[in-house]
Amino acid sequence: MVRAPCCEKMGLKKGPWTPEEDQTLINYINLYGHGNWRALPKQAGLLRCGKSCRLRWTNYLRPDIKRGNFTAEEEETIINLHQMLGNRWSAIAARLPGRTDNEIKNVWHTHLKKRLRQNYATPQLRNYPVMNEEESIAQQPFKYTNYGSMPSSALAFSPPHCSSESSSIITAENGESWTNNLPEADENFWREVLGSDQMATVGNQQGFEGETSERQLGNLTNEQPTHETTDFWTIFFQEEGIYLS
DNA sequence: AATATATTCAACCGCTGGCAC
DNA sequence: CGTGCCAGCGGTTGAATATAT
Repeated sequence: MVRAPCCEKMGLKKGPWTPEEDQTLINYINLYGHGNWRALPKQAGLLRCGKSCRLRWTNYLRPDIKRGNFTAEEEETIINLHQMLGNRWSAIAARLPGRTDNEIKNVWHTHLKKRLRQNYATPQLRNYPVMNEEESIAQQPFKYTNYGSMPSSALAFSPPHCSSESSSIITAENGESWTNNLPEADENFWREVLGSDQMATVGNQQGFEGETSERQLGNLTNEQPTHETTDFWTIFFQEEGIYLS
């Protein structure tokens, strides 16, 4: 498949946006909206590629963006959602009004990951799977970084013994199990967070088909399951109406 | 005050999936 | 069904800024 050339091949500008460019983009979108990002810069008179315009708008210029530091509640929400969803920043951002996926990603990498690593030094906090990327992946029977690829409603549960200790997560601030603070994970929640594609996969009575589903199964079956985890997933799949051949 | 080092975050890059043809 | 285009996503980069020495 041939990829359409982007900025660099078209003599378009890159790098930081000037206030004038910002204003031009804002004015154009306020007047005409952003139906076609690719066509937008040309129509608006900007020497930028559509991708750059979209990024600037969604991450910075959008009027509903909340600026400033993250609150403790927001940080806790990010931690909780990351535990469930992995690096699915857009899904996490969907639960934090006014925050962008890029911003959340930055906060995660600069503040939260570090904080969790420090918390890990405290014995009762060691259940949280972030020690460092490699360790946590290696030690997780269910790789937390792949939670986003798991069948979505599986994410509403902690496997009963996904490891001997990892089903109970404690936050640094209050010592409570973080699961107590989560929004109720009903079907609408997961449909919203994960998008209809994965919901469709889980709800698909035909079983697992296609690359995504193979990956999902791979993530689950490549592990060396304990009886407990096997039982858990057997029950889970049965309850979801998913039949493995 | 000058320099080195660490941190932050806006922006870019490349990939993927959806859709139209 | 295959191809091409597009929007969106997550990973990464690098300039600007802050902090330490």
